[in-house]
Amino acid sequence: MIRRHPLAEQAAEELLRRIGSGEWALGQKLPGETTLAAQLGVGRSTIREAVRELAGRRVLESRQGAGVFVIAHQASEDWDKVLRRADITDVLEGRLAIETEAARLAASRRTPADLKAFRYTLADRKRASENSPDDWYVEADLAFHRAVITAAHNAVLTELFDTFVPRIRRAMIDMLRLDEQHRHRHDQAAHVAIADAIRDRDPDLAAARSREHLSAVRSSVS
Amino acid sequence: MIRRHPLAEQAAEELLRRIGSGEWALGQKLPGETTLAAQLGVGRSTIREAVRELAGRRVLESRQGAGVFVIAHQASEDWDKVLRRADITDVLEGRLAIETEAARLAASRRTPADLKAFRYTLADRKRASENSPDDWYVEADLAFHRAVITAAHNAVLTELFDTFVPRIRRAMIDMLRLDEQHRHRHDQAAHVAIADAIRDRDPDLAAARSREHLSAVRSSVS
DNA sequence: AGTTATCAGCTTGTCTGAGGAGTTGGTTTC
DNA sequence: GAAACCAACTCCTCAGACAAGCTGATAACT
Repeated sequence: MIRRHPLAEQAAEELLRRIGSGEWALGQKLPGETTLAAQLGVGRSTIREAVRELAGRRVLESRQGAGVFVIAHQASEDWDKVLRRADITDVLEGRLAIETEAARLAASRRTPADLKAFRYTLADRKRASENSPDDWYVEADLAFHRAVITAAHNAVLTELFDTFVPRIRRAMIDMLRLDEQHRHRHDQAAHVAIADAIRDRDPDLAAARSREHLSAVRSSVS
Repeated sequence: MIRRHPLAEQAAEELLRRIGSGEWALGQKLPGETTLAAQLGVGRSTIREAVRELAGRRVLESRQGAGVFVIAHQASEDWDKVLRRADITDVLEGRLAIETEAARLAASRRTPADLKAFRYTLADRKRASENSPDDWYVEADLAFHRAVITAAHNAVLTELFDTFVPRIRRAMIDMLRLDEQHRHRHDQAAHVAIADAIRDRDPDLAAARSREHLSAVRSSVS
């Protein structure tokens, strides 16, 4: 038997499988730690770590003295997994939807503090575009885009963007590796243009420029 | 001192706080178990359980022999919870972003099967708008909107819409209760117009009509 | 009888000590 | 200079002990 995962993770997977199969109903108590340990043939502390992992994923909940209870039948959302599996073009289209609308809203709602964030992140991005490593540049680029989202003052859009970021980051770094000329680093003007439109309170222009920029990004990877 | 949380959970919160504060950069290694245990004044197994919990939340990753590493700066939020807590206007703006872009994509990608789905769901919606209970009408309305999303042929957008649906459904039913005249039920024409624009392969018009319709919905609840 | 107190026996929570297994970086050797 | 080696470090797993908390049954009381 090959053990590519630690025992605790394997135990967590096994428990998740059993929970998903309906072996224990919602809200029901699992067997005690010692019982489970004997069933799976591992130590008690290993079971405890498995339970703790599933507790972190909001599937189980343990109450001292009472037991361990099922609070969800499957790991909720798993957006990380969805995004990992999804085509990068699908992800970028999702990003485009979010960010274009955010740019539009930002143009109506931006505060002086938001504009300050634009100035800072744009300056960072300019510096990073010149001679920094790829990952620095990517971080600086994402920081500006996040500033745009923040200026929309919409918690849902912000959270959506943050969910997308890890996947986008990886895709961007991969893309840079294949692009020795660093062509994309020269689109500083496009970013400034988006910031300007938001500053000038022009929703349609901000949305259009955002759409244009992100469409270009999408085209470059497909 | 009252300890309503187990030590392991408190330790996990403390670690999450420090990670969020940037004490350890992304990808960086945390101090060893024994060091952390001494720092927080708890036992080693407690630290291990805290780390395991954050591993379940995809914030940390431990590699045997190497150490524990930061893989995300913040816990990926439970989307159900985020949406429950969020203002309904924020949610509707998110929906607007997703659905407007989906309408645009659908106009280029719709298949004959998609158009068929439009016809069926629109007919259902018309019937339900006349004399059905509120929840039937809401389901019929959402079914049409989901058909639009489906026609965009983008897995991420579809998944996003499905994540939003429960929250939207509840908000719509609440809204209907307060609206005895059923004014909203008369906007069948707006829905037909969206479907027509997609059928006629007019992305901008489809997006504009979708935006207009959803803006009206947003305005009616705020 | 009905209510309250108490308690035994479960449960999870925490700590410690001991090895096992894997990684890493420096040293030695060729 | 490159490959083999190794020691020190890391996490992984187990076992045992005791603390802390819950639950249901029994006993005591009103």
